[in-house]
Amino acid sequence: MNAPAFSVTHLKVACSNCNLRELCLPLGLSLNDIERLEELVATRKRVRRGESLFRAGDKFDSLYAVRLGFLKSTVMSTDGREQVTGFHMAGELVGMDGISSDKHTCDTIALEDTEVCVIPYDRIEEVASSVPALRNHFHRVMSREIVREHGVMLLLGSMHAEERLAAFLLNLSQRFESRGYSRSEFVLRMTRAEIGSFLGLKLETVSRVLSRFATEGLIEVKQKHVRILSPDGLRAIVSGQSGALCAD
Amino acid sequence: MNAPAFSVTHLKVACSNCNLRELCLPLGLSLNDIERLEELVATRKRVRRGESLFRAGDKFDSLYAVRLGFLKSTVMSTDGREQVTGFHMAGELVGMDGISSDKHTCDTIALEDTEVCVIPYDRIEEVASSVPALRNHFHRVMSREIVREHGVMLLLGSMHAEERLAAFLLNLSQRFESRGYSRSEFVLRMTRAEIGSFLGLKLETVSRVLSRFATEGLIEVKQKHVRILSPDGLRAIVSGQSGALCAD
DNA sequence: CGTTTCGTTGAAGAGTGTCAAGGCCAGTGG
DNA sequence: CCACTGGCCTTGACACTCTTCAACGAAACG
Repeated sequence: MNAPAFSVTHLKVACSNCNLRELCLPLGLSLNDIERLEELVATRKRVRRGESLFRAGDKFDSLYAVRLGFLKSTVMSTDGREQVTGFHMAGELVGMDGISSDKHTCDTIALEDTEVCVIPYDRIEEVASSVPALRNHFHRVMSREIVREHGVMLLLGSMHAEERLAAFLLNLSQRFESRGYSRSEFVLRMTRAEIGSFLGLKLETVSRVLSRFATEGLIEVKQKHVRILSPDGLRAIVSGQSGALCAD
Repeated sequence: MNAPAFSVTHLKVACSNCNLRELCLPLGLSLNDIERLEELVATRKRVRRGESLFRAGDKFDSLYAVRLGFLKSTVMSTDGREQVTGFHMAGELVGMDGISSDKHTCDTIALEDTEVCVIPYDRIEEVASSVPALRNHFHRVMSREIVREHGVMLLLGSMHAEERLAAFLLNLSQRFESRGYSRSEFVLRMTRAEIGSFLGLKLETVSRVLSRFATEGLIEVKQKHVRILSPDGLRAIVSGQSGALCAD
């Protein structure tokens, strides 16, 4: 009923040596707890660029920890409007939308070739009952997702196009940095249309604003390649200091 | 170290008889489980209109189940922009934002005199280890919040003012109905500015759109009092069938 | 009963969306 | 290797939605 021994062994090594440890695990877990955590991970799964990890309506039975790659999640309204709700990178946990109704409510699609750890949800429930540190960590991860979405709501509800883009670039920058990549130079794995969908803008607006940032010397853009020249400039924009008509 | 006995007794009765049972509890809990649940609730707390249940930065130690009343949650950016992230009514659980960092990240404020059950988080953690049904229910509630926020992102990211308002009214209508109130006639507890903040619109726009709905015979509005005359009309608007330039 | 908060409405303007044309780039097949 | 193709991106001109500013009216509150 459990995964075959070779698999568990294989993954034990992989999990406690995984360089995503700090992102995906609770800091301060005991070795013992980490062993319990490793029991969670049943298998790995590869998702090639363009393919889906899961789709809205699919039965929910696992969460997924991104090992490498890049994904987007999208929700669709009944009348066909699509909204990107997030982009996911290594160390992040996806699929939590499915817990509420045993069905996934969004599509999650790889934007580049991706590998995830499959974590069957019933095992999480089991381990949650016996390992307080893991249970607590899991709750924090879900809560963090709620807080993240509050931030997106703030962005969508109260920011202008330039502010949204600046916030978006800074967010990506910070996430790349915390994964050991450059914070000033990176490749956008998503299209302008996907950025626009996430930020509540049209792709033309995204393109225009990026061009404007470039002419103002804040960034360099060449297709999907971005270099941030003035993070402070971007931060100023996020804070509404741009043209500054806002003496509110 | 526990709440005084009289309090527990008092609440035991109150909790299993609470008419919010179906909203706030997992259906199909055993009587035994319900007793365990009742141990969770330490106290009640009243929050008068205009006062806060908690504020961003406050230490997190409890979740709150709304017994009666109406609240809003708001997040604030560093530069002072405010965004309403949700409105909460009887039977809903608030405060989950605080789990991730042991601090609340939003303000939650009563829009009318409100009473909540205070649920210390460390007790939730305790009970979560021993009562699978409650643990699972708790996970579902958090997941449902994530899904709800996806819906708000869809609204903020891809809908026009009329569509947002129509969706908002239908959502309220449905929530009132599931609490036994009229689905067609209710009082808005929040101001136009608060609706606007939630929907990413200015208060004038909210006012104008409501007036337009009224002249079109979809609703009646008189200040905070709203009567829905044509839910189907509103649904058509949400689906983008309004003027219908969208042959996309 | 005055004061304050909240709501409505109008006119003008800013910010994005829409539509359209063209450029860049990677992959494909000749 | 080159031309072709299709997807993605950029840019311009124009339309439209929503915001801004302003004035006024209505309700709530001490």
